[in-house]
Amino acid sequence: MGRLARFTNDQFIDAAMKIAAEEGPAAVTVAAVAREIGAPVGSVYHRFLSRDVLLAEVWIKIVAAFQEAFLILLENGKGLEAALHTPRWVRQHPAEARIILLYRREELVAGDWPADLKSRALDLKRRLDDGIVAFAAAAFGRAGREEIERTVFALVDVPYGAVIRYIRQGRKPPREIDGFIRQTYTAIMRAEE
Amino acid sequence: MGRLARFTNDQFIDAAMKIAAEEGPAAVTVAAVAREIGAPVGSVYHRFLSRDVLLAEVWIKIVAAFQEAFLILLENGKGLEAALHTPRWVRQHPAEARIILLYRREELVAGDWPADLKSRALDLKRRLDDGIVAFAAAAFGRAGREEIERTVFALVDVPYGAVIRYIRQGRKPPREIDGFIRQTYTAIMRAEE
DNA sequence: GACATTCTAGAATATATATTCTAGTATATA
DNA sequence: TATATACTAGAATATATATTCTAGAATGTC
Repeated sequence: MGRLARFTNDQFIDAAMKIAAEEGPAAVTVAAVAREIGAPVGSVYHRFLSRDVLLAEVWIKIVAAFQEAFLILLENGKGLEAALHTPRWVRQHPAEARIILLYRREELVAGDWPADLKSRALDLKRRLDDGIVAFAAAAFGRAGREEIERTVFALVDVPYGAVIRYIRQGRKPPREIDGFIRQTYTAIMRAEE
Repeated sequence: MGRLARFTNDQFIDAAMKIAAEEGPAAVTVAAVAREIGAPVGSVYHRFLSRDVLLAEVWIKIVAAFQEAFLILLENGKGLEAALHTPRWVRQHPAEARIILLYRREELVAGDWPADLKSRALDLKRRLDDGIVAFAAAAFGRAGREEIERTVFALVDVPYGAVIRYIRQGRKPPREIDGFIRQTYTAIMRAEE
């Protein structure tokens, strides 16, 4: 079996996540990640092909967690709850929220993604798109361009806009914005819920 | 008087702006800026203390231009027009919009700003804040925390959220979003205009 | 208990890029 | 036309960091 590992993959991923959240992606050097858990830099490369691959794992892990809950709400027709999922999730997971909402994917992972990670990311994206289209179809009776744009605005763009300013300031989004998101949702989706 | 300059400050600023918009801040190396206009790298340092200072100039130049028009609308009580200024400006100035809306200030300018640039940036920020508070006071009869949050949401956060997804994709924001922003503005500000 | 295997260790290397430095060049002014 | 000045030129330097490499240590299996 060989020597027992002192460190796990997830330890490296979580260390990178922590540093990225606290000091930004540029501070996530291979040396810093290793230092964070007391490992040698060589061990990073033993587990990950490159720094980029490590950070891509960070990205996918967070996006998958965020999106899963969002999609479940959507599938159950709970559009307003889905819109409110963003501020709630940001309050509960400030570090993760910083990473995927404050930084662009390309800022975190500069180079190309390896094929397997790329297909996992694409799969996430596809499931999100599908979920939104299905919800738009259910909400409006049809899902043409206009209905889809409208739905994305209410479910994604507005909650994101409401939250991002606070994330930049390192503050938790205050309660009021849930009310603003709700009012917007009602006006845009012409829904009462 | 000395030798006539082959290049102007603005040529360097515009070159940096172009590269940042097209390839992102990381591509704005001193060598790339110099190459863009056929200047030697030394000339960059003849005019700017550092790469950071050059990029800070880029930032301030764009923010000032964007904000000026926004504030004039606000001062004239045209809240809805101010909210719609964002998508309109993004359509007219796609390169500038990319730089100040897609990238964070710290991503463009990594280090500390020199005192004079810092105070110019602070001044811009203050004038924006003051304009918004004044507008909130006029719109609601008072400008407490809730009224200010509500106003920023309708005037800043929602337009930003509506626009940013298209900027990421390198597309012009479609016309529909102006309608969404208008509906949101009406619902949130309880205004007809 | 020898060996293949899996991992830790961290020094050495490669590379990219900001910045500095030394020379040289063109212009206005006297 | 001599000179100070303001700039161009780009090679040399410094630094940071990803990646590679060689050595060594711990574990299960035969």
